[in-house]
Amino acid sequence: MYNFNKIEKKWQEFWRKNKTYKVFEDSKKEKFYVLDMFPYPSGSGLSVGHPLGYIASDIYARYKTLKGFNVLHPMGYDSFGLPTEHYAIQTGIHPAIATFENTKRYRIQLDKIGFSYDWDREIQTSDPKYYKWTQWIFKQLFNSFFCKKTQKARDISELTAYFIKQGNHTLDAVCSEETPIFSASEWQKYSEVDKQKILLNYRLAFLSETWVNWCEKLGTVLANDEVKDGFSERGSYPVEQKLMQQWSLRITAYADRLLDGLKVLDWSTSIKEIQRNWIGKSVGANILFSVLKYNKNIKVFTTRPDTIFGVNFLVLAPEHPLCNVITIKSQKKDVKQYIDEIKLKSEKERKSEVKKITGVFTGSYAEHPITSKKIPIWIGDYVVSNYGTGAIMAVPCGDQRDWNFAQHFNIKKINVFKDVDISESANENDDIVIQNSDFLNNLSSSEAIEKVIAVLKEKGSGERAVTYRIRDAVFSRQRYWGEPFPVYYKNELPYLLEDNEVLELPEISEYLPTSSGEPPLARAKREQWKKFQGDRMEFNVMPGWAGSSWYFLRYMDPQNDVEFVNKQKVNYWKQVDLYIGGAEHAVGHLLYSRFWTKFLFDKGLIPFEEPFKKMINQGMILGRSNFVYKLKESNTFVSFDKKDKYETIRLHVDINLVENDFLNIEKFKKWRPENSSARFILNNDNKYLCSYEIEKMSKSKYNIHTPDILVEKFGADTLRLYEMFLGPIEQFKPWDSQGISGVHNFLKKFWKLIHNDKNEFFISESPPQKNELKNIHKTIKKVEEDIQRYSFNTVVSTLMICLNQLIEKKCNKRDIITDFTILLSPYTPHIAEEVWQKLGHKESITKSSFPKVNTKYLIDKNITYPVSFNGKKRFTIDVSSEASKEDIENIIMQYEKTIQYLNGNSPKKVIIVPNKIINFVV
RNA sequence: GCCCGGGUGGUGGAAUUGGUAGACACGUUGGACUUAAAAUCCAAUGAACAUUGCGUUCGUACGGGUUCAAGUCCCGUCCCGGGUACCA
Repeated sequence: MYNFNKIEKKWQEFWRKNKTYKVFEDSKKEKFYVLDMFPYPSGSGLSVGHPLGYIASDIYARYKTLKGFNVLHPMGYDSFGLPTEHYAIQTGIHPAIATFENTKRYRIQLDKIGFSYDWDREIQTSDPKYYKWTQWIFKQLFNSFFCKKTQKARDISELTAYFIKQGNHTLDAVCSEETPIFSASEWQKYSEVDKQKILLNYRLAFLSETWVNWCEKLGTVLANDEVKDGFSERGSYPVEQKLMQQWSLRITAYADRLLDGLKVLDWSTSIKEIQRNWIGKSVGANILFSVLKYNKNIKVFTTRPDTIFGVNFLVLAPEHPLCNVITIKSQKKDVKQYIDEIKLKSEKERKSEVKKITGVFTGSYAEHPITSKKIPIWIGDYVVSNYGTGAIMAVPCGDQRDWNFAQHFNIKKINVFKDVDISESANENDDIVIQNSDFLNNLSSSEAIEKVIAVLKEKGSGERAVTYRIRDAVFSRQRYWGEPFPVYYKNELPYLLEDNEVLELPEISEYLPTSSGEPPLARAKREQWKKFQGDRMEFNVMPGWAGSSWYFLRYMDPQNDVEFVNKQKVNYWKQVDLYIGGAEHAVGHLLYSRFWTKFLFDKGLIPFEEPFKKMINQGMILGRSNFVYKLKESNTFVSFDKKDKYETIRLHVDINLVENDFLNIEKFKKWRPENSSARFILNNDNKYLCSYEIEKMSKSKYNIHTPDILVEKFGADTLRLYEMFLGPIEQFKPWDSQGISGVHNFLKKFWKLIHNDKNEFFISESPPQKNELKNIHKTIKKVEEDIQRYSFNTVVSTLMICLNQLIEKKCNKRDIITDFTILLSPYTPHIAEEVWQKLGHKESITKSSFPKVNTKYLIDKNITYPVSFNGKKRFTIDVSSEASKEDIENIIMQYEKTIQYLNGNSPKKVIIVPNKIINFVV
């Protein structure tokens, strides 16, 4: 009997005792880094969905090890975060304790599945030994600015040196908008406080008063990627805009590099597309329109400066500061009413009314920078304040929204496109020729853009401009369970703690915000901070993504107490070669860690600027919920196939009470007290049939499958094999326990093939036959190709086919079984180790090597396709010299129809010549 | 609206470059073994028609097209999933 429980226990102990999966830097071996997105250790443990990616990465890691690579394959926990803090608020249990308990449980669950992690490299982001270095990286960000010329982060000391010499007139660095311009002598005269304030405007980690996404219910601010449609991603609570002093990271400085870097990444097109959209780069021009009679300028951003002669009006966003300034007296009332109306509308309402056209005329006019014509200035809510300049030049002929606005308010539309009809709609195509445009006439769009920008620049009323959608990342959270900032305040200005030791989270009595609305850390008394300095400490903590933005580096050198990572080690391991995880982090973690990696690269701390070379996003495993039908106002349940005759209520039923969609009535009665008296209307087979539906797994739907139960029932190897067999790794798919017996049988069959009736290992020592070798080598090739293209599901089928053939031919020859066992081992490490030992090996199977394909046995794969059909009625097919008679017959069959068509008859003759070219003479 | 995926039996899915569609597995049905059940093994299983065996026709969301040959390529339509949005 295949006793998986015994086998798995034995080998898990063996691996632990022998530290089988421990890895060291080894310059003689080529490295390979396989990484999983580390989990957040929640209180509910792992479900079958979590290990899907871990199993795939483990298979790949084991495969690479067998191929002779030195494989880094670590695991850890992203252990700072909200749920643990909420749990602490509710129970008073310190988050560190809850985290400890949860990670312990995760570890037990993970160990049962038999992963090849080097657990000596485990990290936890909430461990002071770890977040010491998260704080250290924050300090590096604080001490850096972004030089536009070199497109690189540089040390802030270079900046002060520059200010002393020449002020900031000529400086080309990224800074906050409100930064004043000053000369060297002015800089010298500034007070220390003023100097610090100015420097803060340049730092990559900076403090500023900004509009942030405030979530009242969560009591904290959220980053843009944590907000969806005006609601928090976690918990779906309403989010509002609030002006607050917050730490931000200047990710916008890296926008271009983050965009460019995508080109070299082997990621899915969809994730790259999401990042591209998120960064949202638009190239165009900023153009100044002067407002007549008001001595003010309106700056607009446009991607189509070539349509400047088609401008019929300007539109300001209702929030635009000039709205009130330039409105003429007679329009003041209307404008005020309109702006007030817009203010009242929530973000959501404004979005849902997208198609409704609203606006109001200011009564003022601007001067066209080229034609000097009078252009009316409107206010409209289809222009948003937080993109571009918050004002647009409206070109009805070239933009549908402008067209609609013009149509609605009966504004004239100039057509600047040759041979285009704009009476029904605008033309948004840029593959056109310009007309009615003075010096731009007869130019193409791209030519006109160049020309008009040159003209505008000369006049001083416009220049080339690039706009991004991405905003700087808010880095403060008003929480407790996160990294404290290594920052204190003096005169309300932030300063870094000087030494490089960790600033630990102080103990506090309660994890709630204070009554005055300050973050929980404000509760910490002076003496509870181990390194209190200045007037007060920073009360905010860092967001969840701080620790996860660089964790892949720490695995290389997890114990290092003097550096965040040793240089030689990072030079050896370099980038993550294969990263597996969910696609939900597309604009969060995956963008931030790219940003941090680029920054650390700029500082010369690591030798690469993209963290994850290849990424695979595993699809979610959905649950298969079962339902029972309860009669209305009665405790009677009716079988699904009979329910149409009754009025029923559909209820979720725990999937553990159901087998093959049939309800176990005994278990059901015990499930809940009120069920004990339940009565049933059964179907014709005297069974109770449940209906089912595919949904997300959740506690409330009673459809969670835990790996633990399955491991107990079928073994870890079956679970691993089955999760892979389920379908392509990237696809969303429902979990269906019914199919698990198929892969379980496969393992049982394998066991039976090499054991006799008395469960003794029995294997034939006679050399394998040629067709047996053909079978195994075809399998080796296919398995290897499939693993290399991450097609983990087809590997399982291939192995099943191979085994079926081995059983059919009663082939259990030593060489064949050895190769087969190695092929199987990444998927089923436990049973493979067991068989490996029985084959007489002392070392772990991971120390062996992946079998080499002998192409001698692979004939039919070498067949190539037609090379010629010449006029002499001879149809030639090139066939490998190793093709068998059988193969050639197959080819002939394949082409017979073709030849029949060409000739009207079957081929007269088939000639097979010695070099195996088949000639059909027709 | 725009961008990116996808649509194949009762189910999950295979078909990697255009070359025998439905591999592999689940489920179902029938059979063997058994007092019986479980387990195991064998057979059938896209649909329709024909069944004495051979077989015939249709079939990869729908409608066209290219090709000797289309699930695969091209055009149009519908549906599903994901992203994104008055982004100027």
